[in-house]
Amino acid sequence: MGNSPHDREAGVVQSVDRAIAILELLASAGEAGITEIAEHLGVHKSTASRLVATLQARELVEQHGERGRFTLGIGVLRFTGALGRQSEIVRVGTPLCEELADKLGESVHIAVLDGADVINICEARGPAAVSTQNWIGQRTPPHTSSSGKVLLAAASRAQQDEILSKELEAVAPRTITDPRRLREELERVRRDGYAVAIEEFEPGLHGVAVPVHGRGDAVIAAISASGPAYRMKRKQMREMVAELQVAARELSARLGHR
Amino acid sequence: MGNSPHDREAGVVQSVDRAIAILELLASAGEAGITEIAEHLGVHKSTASRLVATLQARELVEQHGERGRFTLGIGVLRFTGALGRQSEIVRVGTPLCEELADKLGESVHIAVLDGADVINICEARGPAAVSTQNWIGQRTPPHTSSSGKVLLAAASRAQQDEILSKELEAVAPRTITDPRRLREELERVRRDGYAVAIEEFEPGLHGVAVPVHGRGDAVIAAISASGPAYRMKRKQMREMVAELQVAARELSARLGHR
DNA sequence: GATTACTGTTGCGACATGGGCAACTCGCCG
DNA sequence: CGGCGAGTTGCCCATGTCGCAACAGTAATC
Repeated sequence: MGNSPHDREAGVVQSVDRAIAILELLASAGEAGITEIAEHLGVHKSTASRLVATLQARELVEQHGERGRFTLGIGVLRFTGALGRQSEIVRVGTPLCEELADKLGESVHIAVLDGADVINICEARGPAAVSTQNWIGQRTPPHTSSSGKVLLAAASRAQQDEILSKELEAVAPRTITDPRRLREELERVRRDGYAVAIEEFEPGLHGVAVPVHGRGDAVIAAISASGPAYRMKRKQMREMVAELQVAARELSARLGHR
Repeated sequence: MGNSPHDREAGVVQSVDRAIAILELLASAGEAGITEIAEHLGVHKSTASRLVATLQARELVEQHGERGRFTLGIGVLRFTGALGRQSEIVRVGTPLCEELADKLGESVHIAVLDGADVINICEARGPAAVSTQNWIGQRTPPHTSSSGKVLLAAASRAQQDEILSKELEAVAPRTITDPRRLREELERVRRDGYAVAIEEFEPGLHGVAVPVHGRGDAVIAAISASGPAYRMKRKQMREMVAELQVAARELSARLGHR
């Protein structure tokens, strides 16, 4: 996704949109230089330099050395903790994800339902993680992931009907796109207390997820592990479910729900 | 601080600077409407509306209702966890700050030294907190606060010399501005293991801070409590020091240092 | 040590964009 | 039902943003 006029949404302020894209690039990549940022955005490097300088003036970006590369700056901390419940889950959940990612060797995420989408709000990549993509904040359709199935299974009937009444997009060859099959699958998730996604989001990628409970039966989040199919055999996935359930209970307790 | 041409730094991209100011306003105020944002920035409300729409398109801002007020959006989570050590301290420290703020009834902060400045990276306001200002990410001169004195006392001799060789700005009538007096004060802080600021940052405001240790003797942060002078008597401050020291040890342990 | 290549920065002027104005829609209130 | 104030949007033009060219600095190569 570039930043050419074709990609830009109508009615947005171009230079602001570009500046946010820079922040997202730095959040994903960790660090970058001006030339790299310019290429990513599809703009001249003097343009990138000025946008970065503006972010730097407000401490959202920080340069290492006199003419060095750039990382996110400490000013982004101003935006944390002002989000309400999600930031509470993030604060408590992120160390848990990291512990578990280390233990399982795979990536661990916590996700919530937001409207008709699933959003990852915590992410910890396992030591053997292949992808470097930053999924935090990104929306995915709930029928395509193990987390999504967990959250959908626990959603209200009205919310399920809303989501299942629309065409279920096939994001991978094995995505479940038949609403009847999906309802059966959600029934299975409710019964088993966990969900799996077998190459349904991406070929070669498996995932398992369990619910994180709030008060009573309410499900406030899902915690999941994912990894390549060749490592996630049935036995590994069963073990992961058990570990995820322990982590889910701990997260719930730390949030004051149990 | 407005956003008129007089306030704007040379060389920054105006519209990006304005967009960041909107994010900072929402982080501080919690929520705002377009008219309020426009007034804060000193621009027309159509301008504010378009800037907010651009932030909204990238989910950094979220509108409540069809024409309702705005808050920070979940997209700001993309920027967390990409900061390195500070974000680790934030994740672990923020719940600690909140527990302690509840317990002490005053505001609690965690700060680090960054160059010649002190930066607050965690903040929890007590139930009785008066100020609503968001201090996270803001820089203050280290000689003016209890946290600053703790961090300065633990800094290298070179760093102390650098900071004390410059004019010590009086930000309040009681700010210590004499370098010799400050050195004596830092000696006292090292000996006592805590610092106090008696209306040195702001008339009517007291603060106490203790060091958070990393490996060995290294001080990686300071944790502090602050509140109005009429509530922070000598006895209360002694009790606060004890509580802050417990919290500092816990934070240090959770960061894997002790 | 000189040369080359690449990085990031900055002055300048053109023009594409951002911004203000006016008018609009919508919800709330009397 | 009308007035008020919020947020939104079409339009046009003033200006802020951008690309170009040149620069400075650093590292690698010969």
